[in-house]
Amino acid sequence: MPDSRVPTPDRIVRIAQDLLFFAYRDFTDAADVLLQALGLGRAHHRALHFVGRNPGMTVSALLGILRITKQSLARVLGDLVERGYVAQVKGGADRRQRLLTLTETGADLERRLFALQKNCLAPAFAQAGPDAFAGFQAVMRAIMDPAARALLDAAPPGDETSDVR
Amino acid sequence: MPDSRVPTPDRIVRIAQDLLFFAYRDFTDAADVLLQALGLGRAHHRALHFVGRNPGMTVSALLGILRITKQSLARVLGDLVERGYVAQVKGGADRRQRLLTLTETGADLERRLFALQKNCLAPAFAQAGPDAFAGFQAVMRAIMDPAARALLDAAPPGDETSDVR
DNA sequence: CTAATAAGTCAATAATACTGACCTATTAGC
DNA sequence: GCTAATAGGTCAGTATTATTGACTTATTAG
Repeated sequence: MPDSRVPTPDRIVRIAQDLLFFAYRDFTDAADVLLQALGLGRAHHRALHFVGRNPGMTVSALLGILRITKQSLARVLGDLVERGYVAQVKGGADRRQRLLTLTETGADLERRLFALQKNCLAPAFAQAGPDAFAGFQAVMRAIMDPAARALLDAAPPGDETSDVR
Repeated sequence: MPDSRVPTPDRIVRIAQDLLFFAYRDFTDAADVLLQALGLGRAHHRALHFVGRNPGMTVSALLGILRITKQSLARVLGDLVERGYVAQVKGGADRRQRLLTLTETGADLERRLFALQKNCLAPAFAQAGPDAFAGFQAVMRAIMDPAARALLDAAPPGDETSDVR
């Protein structure tokens, strides 16, 4: 149980550094078994996740989220398209765009990866309780870049991989 | 402002995936300017951070925290020792061990990196409030591996870089 | 018609990580 | 004391993820 006295600001930041490292480490680890079995990496998972979350998104939008270069994404996205996980269709309004969506296979894989991370996250939220989750959400949102925050608010609230089917 | 209705478990996990990605991305980004100016990477920062947090720790302990191989750490730690940021001294009880500590220069660099991440984190905690921080801490602790949680509880609570001087 | 944009591509390189094998020094068990 | 285990270091080779910079094509916008 954490110390209930209010720590100094520096202490709080130190604690947060540790928390962010360990929680992120174990959160990402959760999906690694399946990824490795398929010969995919975390970069593939990230792309798959965000395409699933934002169906029909542009390549530029994905680049902006992942904050990697076009070259880095090219390999990852190429793999995913080649293996039939992601489909690209020409934009209707702007035909220069290649709108990204998950195929059936891709959505299926994403669901399986999701299930692994859910195993890691859901028990944590159940244990911590709804108030703690609200605090978690408030802090995480405040840490991130305002643009990312806006992006989350704008994103469609549907849960594509669990509602569909 | 987030939706106040209680979402489904899957929705919560989806939200958490996004929050973890963006918050971790922007948290780590904060120190990159200085790291890049010094020709160091995030791996160096992680090592520096944990040695600073656990002075006198063994190489094995650091390997266990970072969850990388001896080879991967060798390069990073070699760089840090070579540049005079980290010192290794033979263990008193067990002379096979090389106990790791930050040098003056290393502690100084760590303080500067800390300041950058503090710029990112402290305003977030101030804005979200102490209750939100408690929730954040509870959730992050519940996400991580029990061993990591135990490690945080065992760690000395002192803030070496801000109390010293 | 021209400039900007969306996306893809080529070539070269860097950072971080991995495997597997092997070596030395030291400690611990018998 | 002998042997096995441990802490740490090292060598060689490779994989993943990322970078920069230049260039091409198709399409849109002014």
